[in-house]
Amino acid sequence: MVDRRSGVPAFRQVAADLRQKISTGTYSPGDQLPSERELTEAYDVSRPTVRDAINMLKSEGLVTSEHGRGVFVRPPATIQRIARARLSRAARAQNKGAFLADAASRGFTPSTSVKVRFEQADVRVAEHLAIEEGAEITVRDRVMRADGLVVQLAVSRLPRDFTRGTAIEEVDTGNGGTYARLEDAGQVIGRFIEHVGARMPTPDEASLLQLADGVPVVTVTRVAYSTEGKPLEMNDMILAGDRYELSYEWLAD
Amino acid sequence: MVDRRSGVPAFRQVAADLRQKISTGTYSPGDQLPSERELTEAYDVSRPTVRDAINMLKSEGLVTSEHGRGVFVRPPATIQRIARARLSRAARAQNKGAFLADAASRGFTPSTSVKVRFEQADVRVAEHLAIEEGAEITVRDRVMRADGLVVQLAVSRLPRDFTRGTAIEEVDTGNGGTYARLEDAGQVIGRFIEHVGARMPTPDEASLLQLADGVPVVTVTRVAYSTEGKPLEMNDMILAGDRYELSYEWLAD
DNA sequence: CAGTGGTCTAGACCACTTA
DNA sequence: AAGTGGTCTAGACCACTGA
Repeated sequence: MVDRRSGVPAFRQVAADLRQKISTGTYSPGDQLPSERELTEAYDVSRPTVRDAINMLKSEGLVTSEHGRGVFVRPPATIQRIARARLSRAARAQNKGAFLADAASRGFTPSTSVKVRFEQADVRVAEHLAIEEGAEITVRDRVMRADGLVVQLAVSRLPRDFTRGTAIEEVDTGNGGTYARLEDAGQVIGRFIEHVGARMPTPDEASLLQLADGVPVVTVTRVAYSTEGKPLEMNDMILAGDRYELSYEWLAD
Repeated sequence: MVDRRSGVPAFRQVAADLRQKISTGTYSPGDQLPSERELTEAYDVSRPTVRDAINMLKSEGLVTSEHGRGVFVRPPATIQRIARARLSRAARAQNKGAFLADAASRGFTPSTSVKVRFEQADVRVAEHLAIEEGAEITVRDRVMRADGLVVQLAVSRLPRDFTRGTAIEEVDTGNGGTYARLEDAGQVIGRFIEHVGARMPTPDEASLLQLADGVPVVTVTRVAYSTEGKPLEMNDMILAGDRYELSYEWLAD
């Protein structure tokens, strides 16, 4: 039951009570919560009020609802740790990029689809690639799947000057991928920088990545620099926040 | 107006229309949306339906509502880029840790409060620190503020074996901080690994960090290893997803 | 078929902001 | 005082799931 005189809104009291029951294990991961009608009686509030409470828990990522079935405590997803260390030249020579090899080694059947197009650089792109705003760029749009499920979105952009006449402007970049073709063309990669952030997905991203309510995306922008410090490529990646974790390692001195 | 026969729920149609008006600039960052009553008339739906639509936009982080004032398009926060490269011994020798120096250089008045306590390692901690579950650990709980506002939460954990008799068990660890004291005690740090993820905040975190609806937190778990590869410390950090971006750099080979 | 969540309405009253 | 969002009700009907 809710305390009417406390000043705390009823739906928050209900949410707090359910949240506490979840964290103390009264409801375990995978368990079904009482139905909305049952909660209505238990707390003596109207159904919209119960739904407000459940909505709150959904946007916190604590529960998911399934139409016709019930509301369930969201079990933690199995987290893939992605170590950022295997972009070395040696590893690249062997395959078509980190993703395919990685997925295969985990027992997934990986697949990717790629679209290539050409655009003009906007402010952000121009800044990362150290080119003029409006300069022509090559854009490679990638959707990565594991067992048919979309697990990662990636958009790679390069100044067109570096890609003209190379397989980078083709859908199939060939053995070793984009980075290998850059080096074929004499652009030797010396350094990577990744910028990592998080935000809520757009509705499009949420449906593509099949994200439940209350699951953010991790955004990674990787910029590849030549040995002289010239930006060669930027790659915007989007990952499901509940399924991926990025690991970075460096030496103390 | 909404299309009643389309099968798409009315509140989604309203949300989609408002979302589109935000992304195309009909409403710019900082602009006030029409009031809920006005939207009720414009789309010919009830107020709860309008509120459902606005709630959706709030949990996407697109708008914020202010009681008594209105609903506003959320302006992008200024993003602080944190480069993970300044944990070098040289830099540490000069100050009390990266945060204080960093904030000061940006013109903020930084402050931190620390609590020290002792606990037993749970599964996750035991795994990261390569110790037995239940082993005694020293926990340093830190709240970091810039101009009085909480900007970061950090919980540092070390096997108690490494901290007994050192200033790490005191609130003030002295010049150079925890890492310097570890090295005083003969534990030389050789390597760092950071694990980065994202999730929605708990209500506690949201109020501490003053997060708006629809803003995730970035979680960083940094583990410091000795030169022999022994885990010395793990540090769980929580940052506001709309204000921070982490940058990592490494060489191609 | 019964039970579940999903959508929607037409109100009511409250709390807060601004003028 | 007027206008805003915040809370809450008591229904109704729909869509989906599973026995």
